[in-house]
Amino acid sequence: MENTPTALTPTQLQAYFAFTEVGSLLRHAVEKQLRDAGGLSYVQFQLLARLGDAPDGQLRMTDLADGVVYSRSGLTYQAQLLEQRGLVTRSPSPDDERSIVVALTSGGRDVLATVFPGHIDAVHSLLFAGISSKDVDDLARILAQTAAHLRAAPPRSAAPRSRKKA
Amino acid sequence: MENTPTALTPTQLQAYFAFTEVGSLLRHAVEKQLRDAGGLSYVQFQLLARLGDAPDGQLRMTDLADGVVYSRSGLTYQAQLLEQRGLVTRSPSPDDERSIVVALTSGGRDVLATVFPGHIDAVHSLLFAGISSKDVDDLARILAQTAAHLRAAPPRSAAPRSRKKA
DNA sequence: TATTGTTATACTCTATAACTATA
DNA sequence: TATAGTTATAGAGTATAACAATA
Repeated sequence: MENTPTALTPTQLQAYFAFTEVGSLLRHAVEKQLRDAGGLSYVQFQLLARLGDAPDGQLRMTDLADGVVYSRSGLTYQAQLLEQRGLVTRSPSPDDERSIVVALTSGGRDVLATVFPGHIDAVHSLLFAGISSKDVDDLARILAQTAAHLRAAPPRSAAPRSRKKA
Repeated sequence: MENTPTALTPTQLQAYFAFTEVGSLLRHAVEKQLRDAGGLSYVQFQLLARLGDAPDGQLRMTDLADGVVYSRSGLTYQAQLLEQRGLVTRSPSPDDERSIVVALTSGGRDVLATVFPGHIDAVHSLLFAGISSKDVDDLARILAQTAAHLRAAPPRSAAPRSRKKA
């Protein structure tokens, strides 16, 4: 603790402020687009998108939650909403009877498809329209590195719920 | 609308995902630190920090809200909480009797001072510890540019509440 | 005993609309 | 009429803890 710096450089401050400002505006705009286009909250979109990327369009609850939601009950709540709208199904896993498998329905895929173009447009116009492709490269590289760093070194006292029993 | 791209390049996708991942983890960690260290929500911290930066430690409600909160009532709510804790005062403006001036109290400055070191540490360790100082420079430059772009071109249909009557 | 998921509950936060008062 | 701010209210979301069932 003694050797962590107690100040940020002016450049770091600038980067931090710009990061939060861009993040806030982007998040707000994207949430509006998702709500208007598909009646989805950001979290719901993330869950559907995650299922869309999964091999068979399905994941266990626990795996689905990972990184999107920070409490089990929060996922149950959102999964219920998605199920009520017919965008996903929940069924017991044959492998492990404790588990629930969440699967994207065709209706879920439809909503995802409806929402995607506007989502992409928003991200493009807000995040990328103002910078060169070289800058996009740099941004991708730097942020990917930062993300990797974060995954490797979880915030102290974060009490990871169940980390690979390592 | 016809000339907006309907897809992002792989690099753009990578940058976008990394951006949201870093933003989410950073936000979550910072919120926890602020809550633990000073009992502040992120919004409350932003409001206090904004007042701390203001010339006399005071701002009108409307100016204070700008960029932090997206509804007037949301600010009233938060300002009430801060006032109840004695961190700010609210008093009618002498200039314009419609306005309320929000001022940071010494107690408010204390809380800010209490919370700041841990906040800086968190930002440093999460956002900057993993990348070179050259990368910090690039990040600052690129994101500042993006932020400027966003301010200049507000998202269509954003219905800016009252924009400089231009 | 550890893990998966749900439920009950309480709380925080946000937004909309109606309202008051001043410019 | 437009602006500054408040209030009432309703809704969405989240977290904690207690719980049941399976491994």
